[in-house]
Amino acid sequence: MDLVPKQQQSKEKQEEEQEEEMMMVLAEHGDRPAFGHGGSGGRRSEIKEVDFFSAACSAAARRRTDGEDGGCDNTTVNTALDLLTRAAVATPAAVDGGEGTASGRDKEVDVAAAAVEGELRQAGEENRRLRRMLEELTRSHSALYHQLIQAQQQQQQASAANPMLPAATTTGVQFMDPGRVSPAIAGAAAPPAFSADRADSDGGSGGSGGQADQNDGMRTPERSENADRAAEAPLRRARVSVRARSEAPMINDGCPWRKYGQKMAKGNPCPRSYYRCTMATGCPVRKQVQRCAEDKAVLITTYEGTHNHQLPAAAAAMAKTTSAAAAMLLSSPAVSHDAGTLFAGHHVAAPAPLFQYHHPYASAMGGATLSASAPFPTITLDLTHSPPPASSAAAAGLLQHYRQLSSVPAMPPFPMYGFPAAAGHRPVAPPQPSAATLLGLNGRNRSALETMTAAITSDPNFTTALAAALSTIMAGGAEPPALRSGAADAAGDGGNGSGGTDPATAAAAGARETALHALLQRLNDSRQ
DNA sequence: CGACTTTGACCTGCGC
DNA sequence: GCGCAGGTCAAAGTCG
Repeated sequence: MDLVPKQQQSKEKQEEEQEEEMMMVLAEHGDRPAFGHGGSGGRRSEIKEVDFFSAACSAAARRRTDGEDGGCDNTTVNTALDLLTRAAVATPAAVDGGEGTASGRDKEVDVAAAAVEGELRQAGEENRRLRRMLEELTRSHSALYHQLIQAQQQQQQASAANPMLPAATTTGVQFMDPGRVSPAIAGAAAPPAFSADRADSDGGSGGSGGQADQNDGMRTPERSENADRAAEAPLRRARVSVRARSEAPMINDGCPWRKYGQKMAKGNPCPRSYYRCTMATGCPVRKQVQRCAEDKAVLITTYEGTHNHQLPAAAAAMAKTTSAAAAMLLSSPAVSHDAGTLFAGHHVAAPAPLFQYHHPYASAMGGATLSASAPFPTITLDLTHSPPPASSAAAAGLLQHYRQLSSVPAMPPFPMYGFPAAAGHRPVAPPQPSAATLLGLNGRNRSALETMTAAITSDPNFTTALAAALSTIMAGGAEPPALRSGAADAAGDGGNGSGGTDPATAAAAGARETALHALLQRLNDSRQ
């Protein structure tokens, strides 16, 4: 066992403290019924919501607390990415609960401690592998991110030169706004109608009103806008649907919503409610909430559009998840015919081939499906399944997805390589860790993947948090290397670009780390 | 009284 | 062209 310098140990302690702070921040957001509901005493506070984020955090916190109180220190060993180093430090005494072994302790305890030590060593190795994977991932993301920025700059220049092109504004907007992804990224063939929500969210900037308004003098400007949007809708409007098991009438995603309608949908005895984001005037984001007809315990929340304002940390994570998913859908027509033919068996609209390609990953994050039948392409994140053991057929099927994935040539397996890619703008082949390398699809790693899959998908709260964290890494992180060994960095390293010390950014970084730490912990939990 | 929800009417797209 | 269904609007109602 290697000895770990004290510096590193204190750094790890710092890390843990910062994680706790981050959880408190997230829980604080989550504990409110909804953002901004406290104020003047409207009835908003009556809305009961499932709080993905606080639940995820509290679960993680609970695990941490258990580890401390219950004297089961081996759990704390696994909660950080520095698993290896922690494992290396762990002594049998520490494993026994940190109380120090009593002088008369049984040999059984020693045996058990040795066994745990062995497991820790194994976990350390796995952690090292995971870390390598994540480093590769973040490296690739960084490269891709820069390409995207370049493309956006090109687009901005182009739109400055030619006002007819949709503007690629970046003010106050999430990074991966599907409605704002420049056509260069989202697909060179994307028609101007691609900016469906853009006109609304930008306060109707530009000449969107000109064409349709003159059709009908009776229409109010708002109606005109709606009509315009409706006309454009079938072309390009992605939706992200989240299925979660909940008794509460609504999930808390960190945003304030105002209900603007309710409708009975055909084939479902439960009404569908329509909400609009009220955090900023003119925010185009809407969501629909409905209970599943088959299982009324399942709450289906469908998001549409992208926020045109800053979001609280908790909301940002969810928003980026949905935004990234939507971006996947919206950017996918750029996939070349070659890529499309890979999935010739799937008769789906243009977005589908790429998404089919991504599907296994989405599945790993809780189960995702794509609906291409609706006028709007919709991605569904299903968090309701409590998956059978990893050895089951379902898990095998999931793994089969991965294996097929790994056999597809010239198509890197990570969504981050694919979704912003466009014809002619496809990123240079990523720094080529093979699919098998990235996914660890051989030998013991494969079983690790199975375990990980089961662990990830067994907890909706965790799944959401992880999905949000990964999506943030993939789609939104202004600071690509989301996983850094020092949490002090995450707290604010005066980072480059858009606000490294921004609390929301720091909180998001914390959420990412927390989720990934939880992943590692779960990985180990499930191995025991 | 202001903020929010409810609910019927209206608009639009789509299939027959 | 007609009817249906989804989505949205806005007046009325409700609540603190």
